[in-house]
Amino acid sequence: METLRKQLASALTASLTDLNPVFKDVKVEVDYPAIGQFGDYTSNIALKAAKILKISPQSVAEELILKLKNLKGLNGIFEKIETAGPGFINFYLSQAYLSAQADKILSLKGAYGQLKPRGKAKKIQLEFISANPTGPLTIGNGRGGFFGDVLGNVFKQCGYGVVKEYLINDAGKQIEVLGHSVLQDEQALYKGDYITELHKRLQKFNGPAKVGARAAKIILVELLKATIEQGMRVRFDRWFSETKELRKTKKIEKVIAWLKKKNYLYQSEGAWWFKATERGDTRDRVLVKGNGEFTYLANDCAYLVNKFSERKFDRVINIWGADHHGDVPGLLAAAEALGYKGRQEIILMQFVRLFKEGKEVRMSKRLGTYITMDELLKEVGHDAARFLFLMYSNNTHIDFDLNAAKEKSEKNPVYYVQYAYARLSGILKQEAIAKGKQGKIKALAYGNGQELALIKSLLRYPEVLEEIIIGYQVQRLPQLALEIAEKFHDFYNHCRVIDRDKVDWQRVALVKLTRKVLGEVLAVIGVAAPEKM
RNA sequence: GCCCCGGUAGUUCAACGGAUAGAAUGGGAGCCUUCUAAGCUCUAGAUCCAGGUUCGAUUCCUGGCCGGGGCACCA
Repeated sequence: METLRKQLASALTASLTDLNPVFKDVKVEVDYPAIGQFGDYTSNIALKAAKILKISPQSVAEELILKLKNLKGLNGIFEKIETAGPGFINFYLSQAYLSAQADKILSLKGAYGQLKPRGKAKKIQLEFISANPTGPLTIGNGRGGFFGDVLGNVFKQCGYGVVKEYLINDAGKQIEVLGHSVLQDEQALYKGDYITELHKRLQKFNGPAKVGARAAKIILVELLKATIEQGMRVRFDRWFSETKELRKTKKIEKVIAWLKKKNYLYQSEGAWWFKATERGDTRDRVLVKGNGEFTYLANDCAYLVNKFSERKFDRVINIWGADHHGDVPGLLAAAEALGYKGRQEIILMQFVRLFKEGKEVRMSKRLGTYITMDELLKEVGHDAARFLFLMYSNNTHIDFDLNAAKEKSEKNPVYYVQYAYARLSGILKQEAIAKGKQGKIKALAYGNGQELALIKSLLRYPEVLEEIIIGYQVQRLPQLALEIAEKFHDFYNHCRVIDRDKVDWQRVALVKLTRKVLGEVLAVIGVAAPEKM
């Protein structure tokens, strides 16, 4: 199904090209006007075209409107299309169209929020969190976790083959360091209660490597997986072990050999360097250290081959903390050298700064100062925590105060949305509706302002999905949920569904419709849709 | 020094180059004999500074100032 917004953009492109072929490749944007009086959709294309044609925007707009009105595909959708201001074209949806859409969505068997995948890149691997198994999940990890989970949901919803994946860095030096920490010897680095606990359980074993490996397994299962699956309610499709999948299979050696053969590497001071500067990086990167150990990037090279060549993903999206931003050019250069140019994307999540009683707490696993995801979930609950994090854009720096979050958790906007859902459910449980007989409604016909505004907010849902698929702006989803809830609460306060035992069945239909769509939105966001509160 | 983010109501965040910059929370004033007042209505309150591009800039560019992060044969 194609969204109306997209249809409009194509219609405008067609009309514009018809007017003058110069505009064949011009990208037409259709926006939502900030103010209701300017309609439901708006386009500034006449303003842009006027500049090139050197005639007034208004006259371009008027010609375009004439052409649009002759298009059969748009017949009946708009009550009016007019030009306003400096040359905007404003579109006003007709009541008949809105009512017809309501009917259509209500009779859909499956989900309303579905789209056809764009382009050919349908198989996507989405890697996120991937916190090292050296300690509990922190709030910083949690942010990317919710983000990745919802982004994955959106892709799945829209027909992409998505694999949500967690890379377990269970090989490498950090595991040895973990071993030292658990043994509490002089090379210990990590601190925290879990280290003390592991010390008790693992002191009978010898050697930091062995202790580290065992500790990592325990941490993965008891701290990370538990928090992620039960606490955060994130389901990964695959937990990818570096040790098992890359180390033991010698895939790193293989990719290094291949890169050497291609002359993409050189040796200097005993180390093997990847010529990353040839591919836009600011410096070359070490893949094999002087002592023969592999660097992180070497793993990633093998992992890239696994993802693209062995598992045949069209596209790979990594969600990283912003502290890794310096590694982005290296990975992209590697992807390019291996032949996967343009198919690897990286989304950076900016940092969460922590405050406790107004004072900043620097997060560090090494210092043992951090707030774990478990603590947060315990304090504010899953739904509030998830919704809170999802409302921020990925490149916003969050100043997070646990005390404030705790205080505000009761005022969390998620409850506003859930309350709307509970109210919707409550109405449908009313005896007059549950046991009443629905009168025949030939065709839905809404005319009331609150009813129409509510329907309009519901119609935004697929368009929001479309936006997220293009720009990964996941925060649009909680925003939409709030908008739908707001329009519904407004409807609730102004429109009686049951008035003195008389049921307005048309409004019952609208309540059912809203409940369906809001339920879907909440499901994609990953928070509960409560029947009552 | 170089690179990446950010600077918007008291506070925490939105805003896809557009028309009158939105919410939430906090402040002030109201609304329950009718489907859940976890709601609704009204009210006060903001784009860091200086240039530039544009018909139009919170948004793009340049330069400041402030904050966060990164510049390893660490992960």
